[in-house]
Amino acid sequence: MKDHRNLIGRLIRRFRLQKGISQMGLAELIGVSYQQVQKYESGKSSISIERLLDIAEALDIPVSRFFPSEKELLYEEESPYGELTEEEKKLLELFRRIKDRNTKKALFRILEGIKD
Amino acid sequence: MKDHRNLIGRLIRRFRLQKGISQMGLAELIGVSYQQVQKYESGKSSISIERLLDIAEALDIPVSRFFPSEKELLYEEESPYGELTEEEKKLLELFRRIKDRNTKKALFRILEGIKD
DNA sequence: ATTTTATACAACTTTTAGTTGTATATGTCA
DNA sequence: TGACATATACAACTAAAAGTTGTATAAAAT
Repeated sequence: MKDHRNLIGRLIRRFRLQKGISQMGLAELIGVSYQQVQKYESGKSSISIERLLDIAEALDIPVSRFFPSEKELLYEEESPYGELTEEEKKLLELFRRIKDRNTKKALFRILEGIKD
Repeated sequence: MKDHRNLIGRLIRRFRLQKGISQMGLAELIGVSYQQVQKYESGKSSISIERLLDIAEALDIPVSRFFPSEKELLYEEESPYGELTEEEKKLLELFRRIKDRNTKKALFRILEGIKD
């Protein structure tokens, strides 16, 4: 019973973060306070069908992703980064070729320096 | 906004009737008053995720059927009897072979006479 | 340093889910 | 026939929870 709340909440949070949207951002998109979004994510407040549809639309994902089947559930739960785009896969592939620790560190220093 | 409520409500009613369950029956299965089930069906009360999962379980259908895609929606909306079992298809097939009106009427009188 | 951004949580208010009570229609069975 | 059961509908009330506002903290940005 409460499990569902927590699962849905965790998924909302995950999908939101994947899209790079803040609680405030999502809150504005669906028309509630960001504190209310916190309650959705933490499972302290239950979510109506309408709200879930609002959220799915705001995050641009099909509602069905909030109701993963057994098999899909495992995937949703265990792959915190979700599906990777081709670009991201390439990034990982290239990054994993780097053997030298210092080279990796240097890369991160560069990445951390980027502001846009 | 309210449209969703009404759609979900109509689907609950349809699925319930397809299973031959009364409002009271469903109410008991999900642990609310039958009057509350009425509100769900009429769209006067919104439904939480948990409740919808309860209902889906009680009616023994996957939740996904409450969120039909565009194409499926048309089907759900326009086929009030839902999918037919093989037995029911056969029944229809045999019934449609009957040409004589009086024979049909006689059949219905028989059916109406059955009490179990 | 201080201002902005993101998140967290407690306390309060308002909305509404859910209940109870009553009414109507249909079918059952003495 | 009429009493009895079943199925649905709707209004009025209560209890519960959705949703708000206010305050606190940490980490980035300027």
